[in-house]
Amino acid sequence: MLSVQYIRENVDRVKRDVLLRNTTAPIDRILLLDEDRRELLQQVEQLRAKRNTVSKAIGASKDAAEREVRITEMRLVGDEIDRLDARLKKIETELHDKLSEVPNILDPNVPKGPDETSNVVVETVGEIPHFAFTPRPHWDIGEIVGGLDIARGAKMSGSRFYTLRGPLAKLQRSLIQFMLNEHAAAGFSECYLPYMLNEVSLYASAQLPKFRDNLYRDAEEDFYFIPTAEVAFVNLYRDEIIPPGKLPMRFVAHTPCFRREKMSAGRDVRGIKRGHQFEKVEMFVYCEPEQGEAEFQGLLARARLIPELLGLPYRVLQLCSGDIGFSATKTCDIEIWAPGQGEWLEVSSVSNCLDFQARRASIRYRPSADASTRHPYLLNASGLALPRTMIGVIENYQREDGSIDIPEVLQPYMGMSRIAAAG
RNA sequence: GGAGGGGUCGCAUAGUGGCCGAGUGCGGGCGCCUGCUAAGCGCUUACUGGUUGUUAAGAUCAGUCGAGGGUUCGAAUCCCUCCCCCUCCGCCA
Repeated sequence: MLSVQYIRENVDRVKRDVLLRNTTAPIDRILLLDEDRRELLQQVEQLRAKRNTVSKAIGASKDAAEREVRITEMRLVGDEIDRLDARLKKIETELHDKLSEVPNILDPNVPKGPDETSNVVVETVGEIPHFAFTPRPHWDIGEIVGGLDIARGAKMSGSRFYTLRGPLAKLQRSLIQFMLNEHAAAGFSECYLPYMLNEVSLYASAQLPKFRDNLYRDAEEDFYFIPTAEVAFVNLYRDEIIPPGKLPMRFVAHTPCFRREKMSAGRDVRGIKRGHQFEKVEMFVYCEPEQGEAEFQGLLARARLIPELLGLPYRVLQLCSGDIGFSATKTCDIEIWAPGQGEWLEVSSVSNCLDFQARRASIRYRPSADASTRHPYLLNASGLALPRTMIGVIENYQREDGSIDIPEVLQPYMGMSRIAAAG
């Protein structure tokens, strides 16, 4: 979230960015509440100060009558404090709620536009392959090579579930290993993370309250299934002060992700493009504000490296103001080409969230031993989402008979160079 | 699931209603002393919010002893609820 001080001092910018995001936020209400809060706070604190000094005097006093008078007097003061405090608490609760509805400010270079149609293609890399035959979508190829079993996934769990078996299951595992190894070799520290987090954690990472509809949760206990590893990474250092000399910290993890996809009902229902459960390799960076832009570029370069090494045609998009996520100040997407479906598939989002998440999660760091604390910048990037990378490999490397060539970098992991059509 | 023990400043500990404006040790910072990788001495040491101040240094007030409520003129201390950690037993991969 933004600090109320920041909003107070930059009203015009905050309001403009909210408009550019094509959304709304109760800025005027926040300013009003802030003013009320400070006024009330002063009153309460003055009364408390009075009570503190008088109470101390009561303790020191030997005159019983004198004490009685003052105790009675302070009883009234106490009642007044309770009254004001109740009002103050109500205001603070609403202020906090309203503040958590305000999205991050936008990077000034973000292209303006109301929705995804205004996203800007920054760069397209690799040749879009031409096939001597009509390329098949991955679900057809999955059927030919065997191992992509959508019907049995649906039987077990309903729509948007599937099973992978045999070489296709191994292909996913190989891709995960390959990605983790690539990022770890570049100095990203590999993590194993909880897949279920408590409610406080989801508030801290701004999934709640706004995106409750997209989350699965345990009915009996305080557990939410992570929609992305980002949630866990943000909470890794929640309520902590990171000591000097630790930043930047760069992490990578493979986790499953769980999403209800209520907003996408009826979209992308074929194949494995959009499931309720999918695997993702995620990178995450904690850094000093001054390092933010360099880390962003670093993450983008790392994310691009994967389709590059896999030999998949891809493009880099800069998201426009209307399409950027709530917490991010700017975001670049990476999309790979899926010739069977004939569309670009988002496989990564690279975002700089500035100190927005850190403030909300109360994460601070100490630049040096005698310096006061600051909020670090938090950045995240998929590296990459597995099902769509699978689609990319399957559809780009398909042959006319439905078999799939294995990209060279994956062959050591797969122990084969081709997934043959089933007999 | 059962029984017991515990959560105090970066760490370790003291603290059973006012002398706690949270002590002490270690660690950290600054300085001093000392010809020598040592030791010693002095000062200092968190966070949040408000007011004031030039967007400064600072000053000042309030709050924070796991969290939230309660009792009281006054709570680290008493009461209630919850959370987390540890030990043993049971169950289990």
